[in-house]
Amino acid sequence: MNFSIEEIRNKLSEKGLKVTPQRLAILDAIYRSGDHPTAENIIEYIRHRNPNIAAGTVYKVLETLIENKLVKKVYTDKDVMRYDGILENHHHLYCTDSDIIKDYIDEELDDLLRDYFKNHKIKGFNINEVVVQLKGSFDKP
Amino acid sequence: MNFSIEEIRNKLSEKGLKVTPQRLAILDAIYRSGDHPTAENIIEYIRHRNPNIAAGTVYKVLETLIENKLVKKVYTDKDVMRYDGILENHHHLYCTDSDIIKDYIDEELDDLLRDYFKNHKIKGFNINEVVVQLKGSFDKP
DNA sequence: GTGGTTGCAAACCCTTTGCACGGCA
DNA sequence: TGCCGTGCAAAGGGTTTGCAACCAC
Repeated sequence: MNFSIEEIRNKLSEKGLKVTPQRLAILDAIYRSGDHPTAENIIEYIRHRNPNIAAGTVYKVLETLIENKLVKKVYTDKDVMRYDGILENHHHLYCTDSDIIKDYIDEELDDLLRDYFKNHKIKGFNINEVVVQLKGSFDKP
Repeated sequence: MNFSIEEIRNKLSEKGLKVTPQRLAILDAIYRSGDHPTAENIIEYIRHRNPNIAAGTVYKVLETLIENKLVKKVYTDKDVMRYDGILENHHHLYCTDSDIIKDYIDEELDDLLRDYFKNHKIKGFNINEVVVQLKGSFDKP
């Protein structure tokens, strides 16, 4: 997932958000990160080019991006938040041996689940989104 | 889910854990809670009968219970941890309007997913557990 | 008896907040 | 220019830790 700075700029202004160097840098960092970065990962990554960014700013920007649906939080069982720049429906592989969380995109699975829940309504609950967490381990190298 | 104190006592000693009033009370609180309690919920519940329990103790006991697979952490996008006493494979309904997380047990879905992933191996990843997060909203009363 | 548990309080760390300054539109 | 966004530092709150006292086995 690699967007040019120009594309990122457009994403921000489409949402009516002011385009600032901090927001560009944070979105860029999330997009470039193969994994699902924590706030700390993002801060560290950005500081190489932008040493003066404040941690508070990063959290505020992330909140703004989430509110504007440019970024999602990833559900984990750890106590630090992780962020994800992929917006289309996708799933996650959680490695129980490490802290790696990989994206898993599988449209066939999405179709299967859509069909399944079309025929198996849950009484009193309206489904918006179905996310599968696959927990296991990556092969050792 | 209602276990007698005697059953809870057995669960602990089967794992080689010392049976203490605190551990009994905490497991009992989790089992009795219909929802998925936070540490704070548990502390509050227990204090009615056991006013002297320390917060630190509750966290330590929870960690021990998780290590011994008597309790699970629930993945959320919030910054407080929640705990779950159901051990068999099950899924969760996340309400986007409230903080309610309900259990969703569906063996037919489990079978469907088991078949699906039997035929769709993920290269380099060994699946141990498949958990579905259903995000949406409960009907208003 | 004795090693694992608990209570307590302080430390920790991630995250949030308040406010004055700064910079995008 | 006006107002949103940022930097800074302090506060906040859930969780962890260290250690002495305790108690289940």
